[in-house]
Amino acid sequence: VVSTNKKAETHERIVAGAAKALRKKGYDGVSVAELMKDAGLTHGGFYAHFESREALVVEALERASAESLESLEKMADLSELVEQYLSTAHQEAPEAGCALAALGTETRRQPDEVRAIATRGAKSLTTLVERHLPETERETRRDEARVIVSALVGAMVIARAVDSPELAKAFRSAVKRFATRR
Amino acid sequence: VVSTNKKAETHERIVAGAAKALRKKGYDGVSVAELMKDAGLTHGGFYAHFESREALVVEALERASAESLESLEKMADLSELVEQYLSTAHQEAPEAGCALAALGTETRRQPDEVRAIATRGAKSLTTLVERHLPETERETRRDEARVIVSALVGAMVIARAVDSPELAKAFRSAVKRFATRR
DNA sequence: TGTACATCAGTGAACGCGCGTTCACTGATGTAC
DNA sequence: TGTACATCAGTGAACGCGCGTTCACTGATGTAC
Repeated sequence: VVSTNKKAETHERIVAGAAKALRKKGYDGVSVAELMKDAGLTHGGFYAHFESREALVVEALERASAESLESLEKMADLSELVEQYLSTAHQEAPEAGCALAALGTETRRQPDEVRAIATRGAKSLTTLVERHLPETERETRRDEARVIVSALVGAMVIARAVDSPELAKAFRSAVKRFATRR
Repeated sequence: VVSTNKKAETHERIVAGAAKALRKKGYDGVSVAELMKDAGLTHGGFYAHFESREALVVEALERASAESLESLEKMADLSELVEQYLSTAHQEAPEAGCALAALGTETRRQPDEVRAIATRGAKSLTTLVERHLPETERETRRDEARVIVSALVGAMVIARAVDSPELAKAFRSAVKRFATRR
């Protein structure tokens, strides 16, 4: 029996790599062989750790979602959160950023378990933003938070899709001013 | 020589099918064989019409982008445009809707030519929204349009990603109220 | 402490499959006379 | 108007490739005595 620690460490390495690769290359963008190679292993050993590729995708998305939310949880106020979310660094490093902004449009075609994680992620991000909103909003705080979350996600999706850094920045800046205007 | 019309009609059938399939299944979601079958042909004939799969993707995205913008151009005012964009019908039929909201997060990984089309699409949608904005905005009209476009795209991406129709509707409704509040 | 055995994480060849692309062909249609 | 020929859109078998998954195996490590 190999030490439990060693197996857990390998498992962790695979999941961590997959959480990054998923956001960088999409749900269909990484092969089992590639993932195992990144973890320093050969592809055959994969099934000692996961029942199937899909099982890893579920675990990796959960990891990616938690990771990116954790870093936003630390923000002291809304403008700090918005600043980080709409930063050039976030735009350029989808593999370390918001799962929704990285995988949003592909999620619709994924199995239920994956969509459930995305749903929880969207709710958590909304709650996170809502906490920073003052009571005196025209709309309810939750709905206001939904508008801000939509604008944040939309701006990042557009910023990454277009081929002009200037246009990308224009979208991010406009939304930044809007979200921190209160 | 087969009549020029017949060839053009076939070409058109392939492009139209691809424009829909692309938005429904993603850039990597449709095979040449599937596309040709949908057009009532066998896969081998594909190269009588396109230099490569990628050439078709370019043509199909151009079509998809133009199509979805055309229908938004007809809208009489901002609230009509927003209403249509954030409708349940649009959410449920990505294959006939906004290319940015359907393919946004996958576009980053596509070749330059594809990203160029997405860039033009984002600009056009912004201009379309800007036209409906009054002069008396706190920000410039263009930046205000960018915020609205971001919120529209983001809300649709989130609405389609989550597995709860109620949550989807909550995002769409919140953004609808925001975008038509002026 | 030293030896024999059991376990199982990880190896790497092999599988069936669908992919984009190529190519020799066919047969309907347009053109020339 | 009728016949012979040229064109080329479309057919379908074949290619090399990477995919997810399976499986017989190996060898390092933990356990029993």
